Amino acid sequence: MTDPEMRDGFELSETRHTLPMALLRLRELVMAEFRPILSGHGVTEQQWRVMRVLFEVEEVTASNLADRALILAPSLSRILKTLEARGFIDLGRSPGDGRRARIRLSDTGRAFIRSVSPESAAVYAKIGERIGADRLEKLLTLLDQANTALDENRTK
Amino acid sequence: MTDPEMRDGFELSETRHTLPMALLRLRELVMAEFRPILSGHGVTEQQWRVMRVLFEVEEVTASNLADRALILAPSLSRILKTLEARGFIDLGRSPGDGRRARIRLSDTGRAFIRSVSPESAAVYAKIGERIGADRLEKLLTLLDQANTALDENRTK
DNA sequence: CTTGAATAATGAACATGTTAAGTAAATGGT
DNA sequence: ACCATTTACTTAACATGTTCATTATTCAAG
Repeated sequence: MTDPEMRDGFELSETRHTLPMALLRLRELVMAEFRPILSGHGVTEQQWRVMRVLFEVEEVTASNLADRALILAPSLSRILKTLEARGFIDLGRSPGDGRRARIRLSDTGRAFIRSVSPESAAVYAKIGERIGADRLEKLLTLLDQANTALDENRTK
Repeated sequence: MTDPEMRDGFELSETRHTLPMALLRLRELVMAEFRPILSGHGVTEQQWRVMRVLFEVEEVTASNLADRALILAPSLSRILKTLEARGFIDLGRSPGDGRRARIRLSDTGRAFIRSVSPESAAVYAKIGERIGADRLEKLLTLLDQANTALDENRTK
């Protein structure tokens, strides 16, 4: 720093040691391992996330899918269009409520997920080895606890 | 799931319980607390990150700044242009090497960081309370260890 | 000293993040 | 039944993420 700053209890932590940066850095390192696989199969990280959720839940609305895949509604709208154009998903309307979208993975999409899964799972296992199974488990537990802690008071 | 899947050791974990999703979810929850402050002052999350790094290091090249702020070079180019247009930074060229950019925070930019810091630090403290000081410290340690573990073999 | 390879930064093109506005369908009170 | 409100989704506009190509320097032989 240029000048010595006043210590008044409101200084910023060093950028590299903050929680947002640590989370972002680790996520980038993890995704750097997955991205080549996904791009090699012609899908983006977000498109893969959407299809993986659909692989698990069979049928959802757009807002539900957005929540599960951690994608904002406007982004999801665009992604669904491209996935439909590629034949990976089927889009319709909820019979009971004309506002809600009815989104399902097509057979083609399901087959696609199955064909990429082995590579993806192998990379995930390799990452687990590098971090250490023990540490990874502890890390996931702490992340889950922190998620819950911040999610509880989310509406305040 | 619709049909029972074959168990061959290469199944995917449930999406919500994977490391990338847990990291992304927590980061979104954390940034949801910071974003209102930053947008209230007319800067994006990334612009804030860039200026915070510059606040700490005084002068850097573009690639060094990109590393520290976890922003890709093309994005940084655009961000630097807008920050310069607002008078927050000064751009020049390295005297010794005409390829390298010389980037510094202007007095205006420095004053801006100082003016927003208290709010930012207060939010960070509140987040720390919600998560718990103990858990937060453990979490940061584990994140750092995982970062190191994955960064070591990065070139493989 | 010249030229080919490497480096630092930028430009281009497309996908996504982010906020605000818009549209269509459902809901609730009257 | 009517109408304002809410809900679910979509568009729009701009910033950033991501990959690839391009430009300007510098470096490294030869």
